[in-house]
Amino acid sequence: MRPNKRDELVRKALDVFYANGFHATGMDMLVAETGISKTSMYKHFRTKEDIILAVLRLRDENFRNWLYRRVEALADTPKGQLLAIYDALKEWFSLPEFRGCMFIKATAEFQELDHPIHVQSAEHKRLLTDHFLGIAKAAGLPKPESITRQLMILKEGAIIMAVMGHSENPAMDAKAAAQALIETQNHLESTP
Amino acid sequence: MRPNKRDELVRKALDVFYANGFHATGMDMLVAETGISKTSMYKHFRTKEDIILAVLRLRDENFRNWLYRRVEALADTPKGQLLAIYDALKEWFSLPEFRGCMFIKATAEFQELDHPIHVQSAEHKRLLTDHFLGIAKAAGLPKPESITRQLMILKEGAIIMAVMGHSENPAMDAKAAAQALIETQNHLESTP
DNA sequence: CATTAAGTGTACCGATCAGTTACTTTAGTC
DNA sequence: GACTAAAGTAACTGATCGGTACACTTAATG
Repeated sequence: MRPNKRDELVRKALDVFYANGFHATGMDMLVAETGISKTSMYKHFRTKEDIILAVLRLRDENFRNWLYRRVEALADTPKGQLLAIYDALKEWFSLPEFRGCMFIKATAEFQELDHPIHVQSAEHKRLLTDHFLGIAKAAGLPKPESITRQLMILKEGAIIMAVMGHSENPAMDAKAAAQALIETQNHLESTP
Repeated sequence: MRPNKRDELVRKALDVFYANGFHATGMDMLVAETGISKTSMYKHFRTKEDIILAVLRLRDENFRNWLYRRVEALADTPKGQLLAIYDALKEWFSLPEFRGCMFIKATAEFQELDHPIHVQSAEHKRLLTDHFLGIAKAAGLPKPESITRQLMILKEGAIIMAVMGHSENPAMDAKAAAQALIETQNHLESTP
């Protein structure tokens, strides 16, 4: 019994911070939007920053799990999975609640390189890169590190263009680019 | 005589907002950092938001002028200029004061799609896209719109990875990708 | 020298910020 | 039903928020 209020807070605070931004969301708004009392929040967390860090941990877990599983479901060869990243992105972009990447926004609001929020956001990108590097190696691509860095650049760029751009379908633009890059690389050396 | 305090404020406020963020920069900090009195600020601008909009207008002008001229200086063929975008980016990333794209950060802090700050930031990206679309057409590329969207995605992605990523040189990763994309496109149809 | 416009300094406004305090209510366990 | 731990209520702190009021200074112009 007694469902954990801490987890409930983190789950609900995620939506509020995602939709409103970090500085723009005050503790009183958090109380109003989550229905959890301020006393309770400060019994579980020392500061607002600690809440944000917990929110980002949850977001990292949620987002990576979702993306990894979606990519697995959409394709069954390593090469196909690398391209499926962008199909998954397209699905994400079309959600009505889509508001861009929470970690990009976190680094935008907490800019100091050694700030815990900045560090943790950068870690999210590192974990993503590591995961897809493994798939790129499994695909037998000649320069897996290089192509993975390019695929990540395409991913981040597509997110930005989805938020700011006027282009219809940045995910598919990125996918076309990814396909060309993978095939170019494959063409340079012999394919197994 | 009487050098315009308004312009001086916008010029100095740009650095403060760029380094500190928008919400995190209060009017009192702006007074302290610019040396311009609050009375004077509010004689030239109605609200803080108006100051931010003026700052973004200046940034748009400065950045696009700088990038366009740098690209022209680095290459003299249209195709070379498209690749020179990323050489210019590399120079930007290596500046000690580099803190990412001010417009990406502005949209991160002001998320509502119809917010003036959001609108103006998106406009910056549109102007950039239009400019490079012209160069892509001059290069005689078969699908200039498509390749330009991809080049913009690479540009934005490289900026994000420069801020958050652990990669050594995202600008050159993006350049290599751009080169492959341009050559692939050229290869698909006959080159003039 | 008087006028005028631009800019300064400083104290202040009500609202909100993150965070705290003291007290009450709720709910599960013995 | 008594005990206990968790959660809620609501008022409050000092600091800071964006923005204003008012008296004062500066400097270019007639």
